[in-house]
Amino acid sequence: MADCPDNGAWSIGELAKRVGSNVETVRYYERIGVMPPPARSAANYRLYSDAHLRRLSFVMRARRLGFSLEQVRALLELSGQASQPCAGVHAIARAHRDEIDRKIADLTALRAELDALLSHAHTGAIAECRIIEALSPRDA
Amino acid sequence: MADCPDNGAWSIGELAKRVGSNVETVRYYERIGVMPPPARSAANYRLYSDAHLRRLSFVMRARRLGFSLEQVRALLELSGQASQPCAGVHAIARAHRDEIDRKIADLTALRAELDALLSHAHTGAIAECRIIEALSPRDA
DNA sequence: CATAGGGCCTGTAGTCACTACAGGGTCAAG
DNA sequence: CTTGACCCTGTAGTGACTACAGGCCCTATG
Repeated sequence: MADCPDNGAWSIGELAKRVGSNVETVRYYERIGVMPPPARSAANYRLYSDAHLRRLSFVMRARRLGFSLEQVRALLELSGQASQPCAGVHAIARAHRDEIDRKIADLTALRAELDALLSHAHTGAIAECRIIEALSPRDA
Repeated sequence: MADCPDNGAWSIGELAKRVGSNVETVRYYERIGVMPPPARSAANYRLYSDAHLRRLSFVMRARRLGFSLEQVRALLELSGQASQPCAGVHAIARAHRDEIDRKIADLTALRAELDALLSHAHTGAIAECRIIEALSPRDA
């Protein structure tokens, strides 16, 4: 931070490349208020500062960890209140982890069902296909 | 099937309740061509037959197993060709299982990262919060 | 017989997190 | 001077629904 005072003035393309997003996403984040509108050049190009870079970087990391944009918004809000206790941040992260756990459990159960279906040979005709049978109503 | 000749005439609400979907979803499936348009009563109400019931039931089962509507469409197509070999059905199911495997792997990795974040105590202020730190850019 | 409630109809818009244009303006290199 | 890469706004599309708005129909009760 010492060697990067708030003096940058990157174009949207440079910014996007630096954080590994793409240009449309950055504009989208501005439109929905996740990113603040930057300064503009004489030709109406967006000019981003270090503060924008930091914020977008934060957003991208959180997104890669699977936080929803709603959660990201909350984390951004909380991260600005440096003197508040960080229990709220933990609560968001815990809720997210619990949801991931639920998804993993669901997918694991689905996988088991699919595996059972797939364990049968697949040499026959559709009329005897176990998968189609399994998907069809029991009494039809 | 012996005791259910194609004689039903259910309303959309009854149909939805029987298969555990809801009314809007059934209409949506008709709009996108996953369900064929049913007969209509004098008052223009949809009247569903046993064939509709069987088809919707098939769709719902496949959806609950996580097949996309595109995959469901393909399965329906294949399931109508009783004399064709069922290798295509297996291919769809295998592709779906492989995708589930990839999702489980991704989520498991995410979970581990979140767990690492959450393993720190959460008694401090935001300024020292490990989660915010971890999300923030390294050099800021 | 009137009316109140539920269910049904069409059509449109909203969700989430982008992505993909269309139709233009700007800028730097050759 | 032209070419091509970049940028702008605004809109529409994705998947799989869900949620109305504004209206019609049917049944049951007072």
